[in-house]
Amino acid sequence: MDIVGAVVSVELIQMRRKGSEGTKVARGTPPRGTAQPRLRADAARNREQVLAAARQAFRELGTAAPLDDIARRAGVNIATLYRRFPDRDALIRQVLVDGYSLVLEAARAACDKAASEPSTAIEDFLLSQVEQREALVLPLIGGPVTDDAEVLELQRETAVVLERLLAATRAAEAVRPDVTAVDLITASALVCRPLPHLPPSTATALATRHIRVFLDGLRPSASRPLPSAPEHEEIVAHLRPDTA
Amino acid sequence: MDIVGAVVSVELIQMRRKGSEGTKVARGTPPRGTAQPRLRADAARNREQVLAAARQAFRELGTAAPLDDIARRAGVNIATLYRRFPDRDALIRQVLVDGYSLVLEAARAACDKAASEPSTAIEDFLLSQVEQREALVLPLIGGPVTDDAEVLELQRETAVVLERLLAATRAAEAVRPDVTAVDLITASALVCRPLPHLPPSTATALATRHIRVFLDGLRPSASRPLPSAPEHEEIVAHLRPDTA
Amino acid sequence: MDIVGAVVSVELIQMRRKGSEGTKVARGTPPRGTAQPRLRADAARNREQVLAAARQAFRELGTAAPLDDIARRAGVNIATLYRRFPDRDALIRQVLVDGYSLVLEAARAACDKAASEPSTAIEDFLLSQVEQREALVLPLIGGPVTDDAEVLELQRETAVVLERLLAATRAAEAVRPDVTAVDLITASALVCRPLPHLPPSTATALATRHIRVFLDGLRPSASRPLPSAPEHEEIVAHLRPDTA
Amino acid sequence: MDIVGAVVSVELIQMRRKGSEGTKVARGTPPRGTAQPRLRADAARNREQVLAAARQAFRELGTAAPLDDIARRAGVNIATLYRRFPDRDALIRQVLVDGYSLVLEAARAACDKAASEPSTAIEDFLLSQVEQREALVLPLIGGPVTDDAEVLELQRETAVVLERLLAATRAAEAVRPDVTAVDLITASALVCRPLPHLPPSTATALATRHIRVFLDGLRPSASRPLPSAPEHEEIVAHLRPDTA
DNA sequence: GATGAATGAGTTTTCATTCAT
DNA sequence: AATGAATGAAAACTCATTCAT
Repeated sequence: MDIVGAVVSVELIQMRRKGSEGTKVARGTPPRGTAQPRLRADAARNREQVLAAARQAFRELGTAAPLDDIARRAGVNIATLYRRFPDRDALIRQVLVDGYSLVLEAARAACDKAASEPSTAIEDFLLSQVEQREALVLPLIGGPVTDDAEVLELQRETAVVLERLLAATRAAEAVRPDVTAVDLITASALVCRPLPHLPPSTATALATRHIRVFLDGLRPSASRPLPSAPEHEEIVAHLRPDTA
Repeated sequence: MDIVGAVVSVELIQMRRKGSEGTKVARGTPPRGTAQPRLRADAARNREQVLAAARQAFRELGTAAPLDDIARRAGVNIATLYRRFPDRDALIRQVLVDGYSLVLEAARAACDKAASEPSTAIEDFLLSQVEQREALVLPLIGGPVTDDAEVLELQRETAVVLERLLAATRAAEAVRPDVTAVDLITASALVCRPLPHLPPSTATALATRHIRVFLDGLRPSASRPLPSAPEHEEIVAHLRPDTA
Repeated sequence: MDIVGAVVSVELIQMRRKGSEGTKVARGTPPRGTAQPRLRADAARNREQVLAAARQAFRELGTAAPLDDIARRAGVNIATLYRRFPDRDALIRQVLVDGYSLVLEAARAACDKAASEPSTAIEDFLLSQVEQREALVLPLIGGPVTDDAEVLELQRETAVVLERLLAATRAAEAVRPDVTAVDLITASALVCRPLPHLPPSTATALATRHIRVFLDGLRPSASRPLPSAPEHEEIVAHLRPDTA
Repeated sequence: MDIVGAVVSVELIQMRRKGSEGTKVARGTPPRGTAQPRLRADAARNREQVLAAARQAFRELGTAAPLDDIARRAGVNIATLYRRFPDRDALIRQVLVDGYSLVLEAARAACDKAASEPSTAIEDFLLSQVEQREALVLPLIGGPVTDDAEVLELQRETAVVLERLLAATRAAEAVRPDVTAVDLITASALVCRPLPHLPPSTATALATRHIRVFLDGLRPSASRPLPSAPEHEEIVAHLRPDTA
């Protein structure tokens, strides 16, 4: 998925979160979660460019990437970046929210399909993660923030949806029974990490092969029992700054 | 420092962190690739502390981590760090060399066992990678160096050893035939990445479960054919600065 | 805005803050020294709010206070501030003119009373200064401008009026003879300075007690001779930028 | 008092606070309150130069004075300033502590003399404040910090000492009975404020005359009753940030 | 060999000012 | 007339690096 595509899909999700289910894509839709005076068209465009640039820079350089580098990539002045995101944390937080929103979106889509086609629901989910890995920037290196309320809520909701997906798949005996939602999230997180110094296509090819093997390992026939799984809540409990 | 030496010194640290005082190694092993006057005992200790601190900081903050932060973690003065590593690149390079040395070491150990116990050789290798994930720091974010001759040689040699391992395993029909050394290296790289904000034990538990499923997916019974594999040389060709 | 106009507008604000809705003044008095088209009602209101906010900010933060902070306090957009005051100096200048106008106003009122009640004229003047200390902002910290012609004229006129007041009071033997107009201005200047971190009422209480003691010291009976007084002209001579 | 003099007297006080009562002046005495590795001689010199420059700049420009301006005045690099004072607040705080230390020092000296010469004790105190007004920078404009524990303690101790001084003076009937320690502190605070745009000698002359009149107002013969006094504790209670 | 200190060169952040709506 | 937005320039702050002890 190219950057533009990523941006669009993020906007889509955000529209849905506000309940405006309808009309495909509308440029200039106000992108904030909290109700705010609608951004002017040019400002909204700048904001998305900054986020796209931030995603790219964070992948390449970590979350310590110079902000003026990000502004330069976005083609805006550094002060414009600051106008939208009062500090680095706010920017990181929004990138995280967007990323987790995409994950939730994919989980929901896969879950919806699970009823009719349980055998491919998980595959759909994980491969979609690989596809949009550039936009995820999920487990950000050095990200000082993940205790954002919105992020935590997205994570929780994602886990719920994935458990539902797993339930349907298990019922169809299309997945080994000892795999949990946390395992699927872990797989997403690992596979979306940048593999620096590789061109995107190669990195994606490697990630795809990895997920393919992992998917084969998920089939019931493969079942060699797994070690015990950490509960999702145990993990979420740690999702706050400075815990590692 | 020769390769073995590097590995040993990393292991030493690991052992020390766990309280098991090592005995088998001569203190003061010359630490550079080029022959150098043996370091004084305290100097050698400082050097290892700096490397350990650097590994930790790089994992948490990326390779742009402030050098004086690293010095502080190591409990030494910044000037002492500079005495050992003339610049950031030298430090990154040594961390990489140490990390890749550990990978090669593990590959060799597993390969040696492959003759007698082909069914567990791959498992041994991948699980050992999970175990030492904290020390690997393999695909460093923002690392400007990977074209270090020593690193490239280690990577090449590792690929050779792993192919040998795979050959033995394939011969025993203990692995699907379409998996390559590159897939094993990819799995190592993905699984060793830090999952920030999680305590190490939880992160390792998640990584272990992931690798377990992956291992199950590696078994011949699982085989659903994989997409085509990038050649190892194609990958190595990109392992130089600024290729993205 | 002429001098009377300036004074009036400040008084208006003061009155409004106290809830006593003034009646005696025409809205929309032209606000600049040079004749200008009468401001629209809302524009005039904005202008006064900016000046009030500037007084407050200058007292708290000095004259280097951020202009957008002032705009925020005034509840207007920064660009609106700029429409009225082309630069920081213009704003400072107006605050000074307003402040010195109030001083002159008070001096004139006290002087008028001096003929009939010489014993309380000085007291009236100094206590009125304490009362309106929040509006004076007289000796602005870091103010780059005091060589404004209007300000200098106000200062000169004030000195003249106060000397006249002193003459009447001296004639009635109601003040020690060695006190000059400069001493009264100094007392005003000192006592109007903010005492940061104190609530206004406490600060005013302290200032009032101080002036009360000072007033007692002004009585002829107290007279222990003072050191020589700097001439007013000597002081005015320094009232220009960058003299320290 | 010139800057060098001010520096010396500050050092004196600080030595005393640590109990090392003795030997007049020792350059290079470690200047920090909390026990710290003694500063190297050149570093200590730099530190005092920074503080002297800060006092000057704060008087001229308020506490928002550019830090690199202060560094320039002190003849050190901005990073050297930051090495000693991690942020603007730390610098302001130290200037305050130094200032209040000087006040306490003067209060103590005057109090010591009060037993033998009660008639001049208050005069000694207030005139010493005028003399060292350049070093006091007492009620800093826009100073965001005054809730520093050390500052509060100094203020409290000063009030105690001044009450003792007043008790002795009252016993000798050398002061009106309704004046309190708070009034003396207020007088110090008012009189030390910079009068910008005036050369120091003129400003000091004006301040001296003001204090002379005030002193005359303090004599028992002058007594016209004062309005009620705020308690010192009431004032100290407000000495924290953002209270005005 | 190790360290405290200093500094030049960034990077981050804020602010004054202008422009387009 | 008022405002949201953008920006260049400045100030705050950090960091890599060197020097003297």
